[in-house]
Amino acid sequence: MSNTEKPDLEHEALQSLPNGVLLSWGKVKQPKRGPKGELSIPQIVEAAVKIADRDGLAAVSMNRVAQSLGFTTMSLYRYITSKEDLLVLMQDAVCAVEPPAERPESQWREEMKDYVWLSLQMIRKHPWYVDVPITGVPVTPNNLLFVDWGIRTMRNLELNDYEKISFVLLLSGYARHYGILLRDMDRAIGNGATEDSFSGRGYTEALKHLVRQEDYPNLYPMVQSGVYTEEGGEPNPIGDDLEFGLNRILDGIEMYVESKKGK
Amino acid sequence: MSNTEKPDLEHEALQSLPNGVLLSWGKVKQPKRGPKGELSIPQIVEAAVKIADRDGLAAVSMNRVAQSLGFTTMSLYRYITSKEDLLVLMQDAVCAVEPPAERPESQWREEMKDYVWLSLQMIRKHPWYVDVPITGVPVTPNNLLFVDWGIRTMRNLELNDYEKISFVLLLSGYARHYGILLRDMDRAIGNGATEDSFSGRGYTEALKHLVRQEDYPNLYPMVQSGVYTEEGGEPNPIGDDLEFGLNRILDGIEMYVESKKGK
DNA sequence: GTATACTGTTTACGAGATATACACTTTCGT
DNA sequence: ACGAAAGTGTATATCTCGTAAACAGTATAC
Repeated sequence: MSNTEKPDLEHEALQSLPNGVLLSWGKVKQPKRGPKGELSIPQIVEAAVKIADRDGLAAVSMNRVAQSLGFTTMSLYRYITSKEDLLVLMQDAVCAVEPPAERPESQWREEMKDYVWLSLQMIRKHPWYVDVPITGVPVTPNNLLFVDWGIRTMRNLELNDYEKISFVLLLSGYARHYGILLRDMDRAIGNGATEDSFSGRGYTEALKHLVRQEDYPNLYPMVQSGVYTEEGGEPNPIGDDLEFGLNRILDGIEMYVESKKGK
Repeated sequence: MSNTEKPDLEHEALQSLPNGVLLSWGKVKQPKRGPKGELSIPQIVEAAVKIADRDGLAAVSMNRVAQSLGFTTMSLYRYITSKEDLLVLMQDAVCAVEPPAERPESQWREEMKDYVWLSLQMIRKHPWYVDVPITGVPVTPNNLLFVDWGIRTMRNLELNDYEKISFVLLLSGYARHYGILLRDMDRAIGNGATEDSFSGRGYTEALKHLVRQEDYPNLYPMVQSGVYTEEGGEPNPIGDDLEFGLNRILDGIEMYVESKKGK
């Protein structure tokens, strides 16, 4: 009898997804015959994440991952079809973050801040996260949990679906953007401590020579005063910028919500 | 006579910059002896940009760039010290955008929109731009022109330098973020036209199977209605999101500016 | 007019992703 | 129970890339 013809609409629809995404959903048939695998996808992903956390995304080679597990490079290909898959899985793995409890209705701003903060915290733990090229809208399970949580912050606001998605995009994009900045800062501190900090605080001195008033009339004073390169050494300049910009965005959202309420 | 001992403070400060940055400023001594080079940095960069525009950043290999110019791979290393340099130069090259004329004092919002739009336009012309990893604060000449222009939009606002930099960061980060989204969209369209568009509009169908109400209570309705994957096919959904989010940010900035005026 | 500082080229190496072929192992259908 | 099928980890090999090193030729400075 031909049991090949079961409709299996789900299976068909799933074919449209890239392999790595399918793996992340665990929607891959388990092999029945043959020896049981000694490795497993979670193991591989965990090893890869550990390497990336320690030595950056560039250090994640199939060879290195395999060696850290005590296997050969090619053994990994029994579990994933390409390195791209691995990156997708790594990304989804570190998105497994427990969203905090809901807050009372009036505190949606605080919830949104939680959202951005927790996103940032995740990126700081896994700085390579922002190095993985974005290939599209989130579609892996833990990634979507993040999205779900973002939408949750607006559960009590009178906004339509499009508006909510726009705002989630706005907030997560903001978090990502600052994640990149924070990563760069951390990286610079890591390097700076080891290397020459004597040659002027980063490029400050050099820029003072290069940025001429006639070419950069608006930027010039900031470079000269050291504001541009943050010579001042405030307690936490980037963190302050972050908070500041976020408050502006939240103000903007609040204004919009209020204006809709009127109608 | 030893003319090696000229102070040359400028030269010393410049040493702190990465080589690619130095090249972008043209601050590299011209060779006097030996044959004149048949190539030139602008030529190389132009060729590399052309390749990246057509086939993406991954297609930019030293080999391919050299071949497209009719030279051998290694000849490029007579002009730049590494591929990293090339990326820096490419990035700076495409930032050579003429800022539009200033607008009257009251129209700072419009100027900020111009800023974001022009940034986006540049990214659309050179989608690989956002694939180049950010290594730090902008320090190359054309990149700094962008910053200068960003600060210019606030020339008539009562803000201090830190606030202005924060806002430039906010706006350019927003542009970059949407640049990534637009690139992804364009890419998807490019692929979709060639490949299977029959398998359901992207992942919509697949997601409807995977996103269960119990796991994603907030996201679920949006996936089912197709809002999440933008099935509706509005005239320009991403462009609308962009405009919408930008207006929220500008609202937030305006609120802040107004609140400061009061004092 | 020769030493010097260049030029573009050739060759070589090492890393990295992955295709292929192999020998071994488990399970299913009979 | 037994052979075929499916699956496992491994060894080897290929291809692409960035770039170091050595080389032969050429233009300029003294």
